[in-house]
Amino acid sequence: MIDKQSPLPIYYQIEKDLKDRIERGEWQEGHMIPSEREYAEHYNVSRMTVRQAITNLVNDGFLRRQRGKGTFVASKKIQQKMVRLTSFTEDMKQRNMIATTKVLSFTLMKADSLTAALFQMNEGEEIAEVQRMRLADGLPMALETSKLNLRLLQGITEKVIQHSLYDYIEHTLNLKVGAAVQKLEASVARQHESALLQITKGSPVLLMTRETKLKDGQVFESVKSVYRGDRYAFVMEMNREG
Amino acid sequence: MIDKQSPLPIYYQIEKDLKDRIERGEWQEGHMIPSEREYAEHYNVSRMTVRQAITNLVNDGFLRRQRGKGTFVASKKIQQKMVRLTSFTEDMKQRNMIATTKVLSFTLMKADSLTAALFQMNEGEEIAEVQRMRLADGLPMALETSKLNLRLLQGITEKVIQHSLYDYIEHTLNLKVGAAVQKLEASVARQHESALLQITKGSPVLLMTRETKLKDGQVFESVKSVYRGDRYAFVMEMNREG
DNA sequence: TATAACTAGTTGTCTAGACCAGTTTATTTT
DNA sequence: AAAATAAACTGGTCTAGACAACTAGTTATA
Repeated sequence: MIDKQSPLPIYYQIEKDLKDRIERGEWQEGHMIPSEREYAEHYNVSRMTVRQAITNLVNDGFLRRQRGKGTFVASKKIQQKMVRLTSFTEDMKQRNMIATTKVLSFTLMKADSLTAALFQMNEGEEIAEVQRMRLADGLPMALETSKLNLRLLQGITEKVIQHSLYDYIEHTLNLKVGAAVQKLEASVARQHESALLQITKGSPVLLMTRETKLKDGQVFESVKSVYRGDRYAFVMEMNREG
Repeated sequence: MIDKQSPLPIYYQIEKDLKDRIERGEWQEGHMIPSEREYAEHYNVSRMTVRQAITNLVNDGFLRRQRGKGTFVASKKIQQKMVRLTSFTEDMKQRNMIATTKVLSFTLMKADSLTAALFQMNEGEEIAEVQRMRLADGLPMALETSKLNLRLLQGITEKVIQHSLYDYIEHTLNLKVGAAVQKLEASVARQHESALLQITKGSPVLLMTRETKLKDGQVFESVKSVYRGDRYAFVMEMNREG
């Protein structure tokens, strides 16, 4: 389960292992997970390393610690009370659908004035544009065009995009993803969109644009997505006086 | 500065010390703070303890780490604005538009099975249905149909609806509005909708459905709205991992 | 019987190192 | 002068312990 030779840090592997068990439902809400010592002994790693993994999950709201008692799976309600910023893959997973992505293009280009302003760079500076087709259970769901801030996301390649951009940002570049401003509106499919999404021209589509920032406020991506109106609805849970 | 005899943990004292310096402006945005080793030696504590303090501040968005370079004061903390649950009136006010509402109908009717299940009442029990036209700056913006739970909202009349439902709930009935689950999807205007919204049949519209609960979890209203796709976009700000 | 003490478990804090992986600067070599 | 190398820094990960603080159950005591 834990591979000490892996380039992935041990704490990260443990974190993933625990998260998986929670998300698979192996451990339900309120279940007490193995103690830090137990876990450390079992996998023959230091307790501090196990602690690092658990601390991250506590910060993410998956676990809850109680001194003297143990560490427990947190209640789902608390996690879902706020609108979380999720990737397409996470989003589909919640809907019990298998998400796949086809990278249609990866282009290096010069920033237009709007994008430059958003990314706080000079017009004409190099950015990356990625076009992706998002599929759920193998069916076309959305067409996504992302502009990436190469000042912040150094070393981005098509390979990285095909794996997971967010993993790369948070784990390889060690940047913290922060807030995002998202806009949803209704429209109708244009010619080339309808062809790719396999719908007829003029069918309803959901246009989503999102600007995602790092914890420090810098915008690192600007995404425009076209979702099939017949297959996708955006569900959120909100609080009054958050 | 650091008191090892204090009942307050050392990492907590360090955390406070660093935070104070940032908040007092002693260290400006982008300023590189002392390295972990430097700090540890200076206060004669372990590097891991200093790290714990810094890690917390990084998670809180005060600091930003860069491997090989150093730890820096992050740019001003972005306001962690949660998605607030807002009424149409509040919503329009944010957009600097004047919101008006025309009540088209107010009907007492029997709950169908779906609504009864949602409101946790018996099928055929009495509920209210309100149809409203929402206008912004005098132009039709949305068509809204609300079902109200009369078990919870006693004394609801057309007069109340014309004033403010939320005021009545929170101030007259003294109930606390809690979370809501909202769904957004794209569609096209049907015949009667297009007529009322003054758009052509088949124009893109944004369908919103919302179920609003009290703090105790009981659902008190179920709303279906049809927004003009050319005039309305839904904007939200979200956070990743709370 | 009630209470106090003990015990074995948990997480919380902390140490004094180690090595790895990037970045920058100084030095040496070409 | 330019390029390659080395050294000196940074944060990232990890170890193998230690003791404190707290919880829950058991045992001994008043």
